[in-house]
Amino acid sequence: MDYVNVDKKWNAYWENNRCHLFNPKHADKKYYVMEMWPYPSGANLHLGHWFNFAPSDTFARYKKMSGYEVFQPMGFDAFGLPAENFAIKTGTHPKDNTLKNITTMERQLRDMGAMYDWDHEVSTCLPEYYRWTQWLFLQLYKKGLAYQKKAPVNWCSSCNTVIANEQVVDGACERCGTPVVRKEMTQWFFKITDYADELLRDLDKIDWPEKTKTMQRNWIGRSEGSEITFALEGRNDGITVFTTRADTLMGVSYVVLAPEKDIVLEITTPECRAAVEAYREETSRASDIDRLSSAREKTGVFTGAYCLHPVSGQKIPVWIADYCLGTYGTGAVMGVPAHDERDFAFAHKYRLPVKRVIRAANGEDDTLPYCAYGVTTDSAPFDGLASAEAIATIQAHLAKEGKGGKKINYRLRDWSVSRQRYWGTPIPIVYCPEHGAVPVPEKDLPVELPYGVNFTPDGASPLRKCETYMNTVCPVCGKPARRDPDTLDTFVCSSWYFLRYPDSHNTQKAFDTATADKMLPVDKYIGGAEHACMHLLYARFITKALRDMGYIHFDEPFASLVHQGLILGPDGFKMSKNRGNVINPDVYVNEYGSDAFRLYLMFRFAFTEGGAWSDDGVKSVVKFLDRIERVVLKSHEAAKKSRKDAITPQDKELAYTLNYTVKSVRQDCENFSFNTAIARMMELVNAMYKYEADKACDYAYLRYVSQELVKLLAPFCPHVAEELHELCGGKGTVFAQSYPVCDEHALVRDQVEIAVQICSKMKGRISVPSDADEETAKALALADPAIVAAIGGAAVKKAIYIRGRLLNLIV
RNA sequence: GCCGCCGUGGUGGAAUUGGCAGACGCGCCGGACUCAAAAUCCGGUGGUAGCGAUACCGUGUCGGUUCGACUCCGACCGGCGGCACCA
Repeated sequence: MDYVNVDKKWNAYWENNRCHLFNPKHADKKYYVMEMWPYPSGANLHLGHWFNFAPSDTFARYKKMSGYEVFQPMGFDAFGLPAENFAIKTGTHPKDNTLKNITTMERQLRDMGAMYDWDHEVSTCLPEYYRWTQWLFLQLYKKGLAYQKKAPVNWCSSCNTVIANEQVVDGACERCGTPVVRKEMTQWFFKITDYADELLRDLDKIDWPEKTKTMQRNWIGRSEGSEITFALEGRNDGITVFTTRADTLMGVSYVVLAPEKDIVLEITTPECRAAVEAYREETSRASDIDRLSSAREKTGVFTGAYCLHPVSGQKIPVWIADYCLGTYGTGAVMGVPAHDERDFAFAHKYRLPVKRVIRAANGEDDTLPYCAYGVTTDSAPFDGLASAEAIATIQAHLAKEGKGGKKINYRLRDWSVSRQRYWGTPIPIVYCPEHGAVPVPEKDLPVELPYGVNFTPDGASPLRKCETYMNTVCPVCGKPARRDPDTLDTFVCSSWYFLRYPDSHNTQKAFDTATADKMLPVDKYIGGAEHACMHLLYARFITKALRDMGYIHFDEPFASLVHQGLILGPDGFKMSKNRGNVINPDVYVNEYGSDAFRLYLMFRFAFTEGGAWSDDGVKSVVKFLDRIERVVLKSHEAAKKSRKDAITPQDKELAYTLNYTVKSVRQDCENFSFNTAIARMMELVNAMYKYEADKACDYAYLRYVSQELVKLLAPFCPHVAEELHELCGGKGTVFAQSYPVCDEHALVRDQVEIAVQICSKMKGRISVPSDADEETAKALALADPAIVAAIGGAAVKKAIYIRGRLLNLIV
């Protein structure tokens, strides 16, 4: 078969007959399959795209043949830094490059032969899309979920922009590897922390890889503990700390504030005040990468102020140290050197007392379960006193006195969304000298991204230099005003695209509520695991926020999620241009056709594992397709030599194999175990050849099996299956056929082979009636000379019989 | 340091979830067809010993549970991923 031309022929057929479009009339049987959309940064589909999209398409086609009305859309995540950086480097415009890349990638995706519904295509960089991203921003703003604050942010000096916490990897920019620095800036944030608890809880409701859920759980970082207030001497306010170790309260020897924490400590001496100011100045310049290293030596200064221990009333010195983070908990912690490694290191350096907490003896203390003994020691005990009851007792005691209580904290921070870059969705906010930040009215959307902008980076937002863009009027008073010069993080664009797809041409709304409620959640979402704490978390947050505003009525965007593995270079390293180990899929597609190539990808690699690239055996799948073609066509032509007499054991055997294959392939498709599904089909083809070689071969039956095989194969090699379907006289597309269903009766055999063990050692196998009970099996085993010999005349004391599998005789 | 995942032939990977380890391929060896090669087809292929039926060993290492462990439990070794001064 000329696989390359067969590709073209059927791609054209599907296109002309509009085979892949979702039919809303059958929405009651909808199945929404979605792949993480590509980023059109390069001009070509790479191997990673193929490994994600081709097997996913096989899954979608399998679902379609199983009776679902499959909706499989495709689009482009088109805004973002790589396109802008490429444009800067080459002196071109990101819009021109991106649109060109989209055209090329779309054509390649069509050539792949995946059944995308191109009528629902979207691209984030088009005003018809980003208009609604801006709408989304305004809804969050109205709801108080988008807010501005001056805050320390992660600044990448190479990308010249702020990046989110999620985009900082090992203290460096996820994209370019430049160490991130702290910078105080006024930025827009989305209040994802409002949903911390629900985002955590609802993980239990969704069918996602456990690994991914764990990553999100850790990222959200729920921590149960206590807030405890240490009164400031001579005042009625105090310092509130957060701790998970309230049981060690009696061991506190100092209290620490984060340097950025603004607490007025009136009683500092001039020397102390100077020291504090110097320390604050010094630490504010330290970058996060320095500050967040656990190996870093702990530093701090004494403020000169004291607070009072909430139980003992003792005077406790107040320190400032940057090992205490201003962004977590209350920005203050209690120092218990005897029970915390970090506190011990600090106390050791500054010669602060180490007080070990032990269980109080009877009569020593009748209010609390623990009391402290002063111990001066160079090695901290760090013993685990913590018990839920002790903590509860202390919390109750503090609560009664109004000095604290139970508190839950989250590690999750609000999502910073402002980017000082050009190629993104403009932020629909106007600054009026009189009215401050004013949202652009929805009727004025989109705020269009101007084309003619000098986007060469110089540390400021490029749009700021575009006067025609910046100068506008205040929507409230009509007087001159300025636009927000920043653009939105591209993750905002991708946080809602699953809602746009089903309703992609709606010019009145971002999406229609009824349509969204009918089509969502996405039934199967397929993409890389690298987005676990970014896109996959943001999309969940946006879904919940839109639900609370009444725009949709479901809680989670992606009911079921699958990650494909990563295909590495032949050297076992991640593919990269620098390393020169990039494999171009086109070479294989042009030589063997897209079906053979996707089949190879699915057969060679476990879908969720991936692995190092190798083309060893790529020809074997071509051989497999050739074998299929030969047996299918031969059985079709020879079918007139039908035997038509009684059913032979050979027929039954082939029927068994066929049905076993059908059952396995269906299960394997559900589990994305495409490699084993293909192995089962290879077994079936081998069985067909064996059957054909036998003189009892009934070609009419073989033709039937061939037809079933073609259907079975269709999701895996759609073009070849169409061609075979047609060559065998089939009408229309093979995808209009139902996927084969297993006939359970064919799987019932009269006789089965079971293993026989003597004292758990394999000694042979015997054939028994498939419904044989233990006694029958035992009798048959004892009639077998080899088994009798192995027993050697000993008495059988016990037998373990697993029907259809094994008999274990204990002697 | 903490959390999670994974270690199976020469090789990619299977194993109905505690029941015949190595499915299906690749590679290799042998054979058929051929003047020859390619293609195709047939057979073999975990290791050790033996002509042989067969025996023993074998899923990172060492223990344990069980009639029975790649699978469950414990300790360790090696690899990967995530988090990392979050109190």
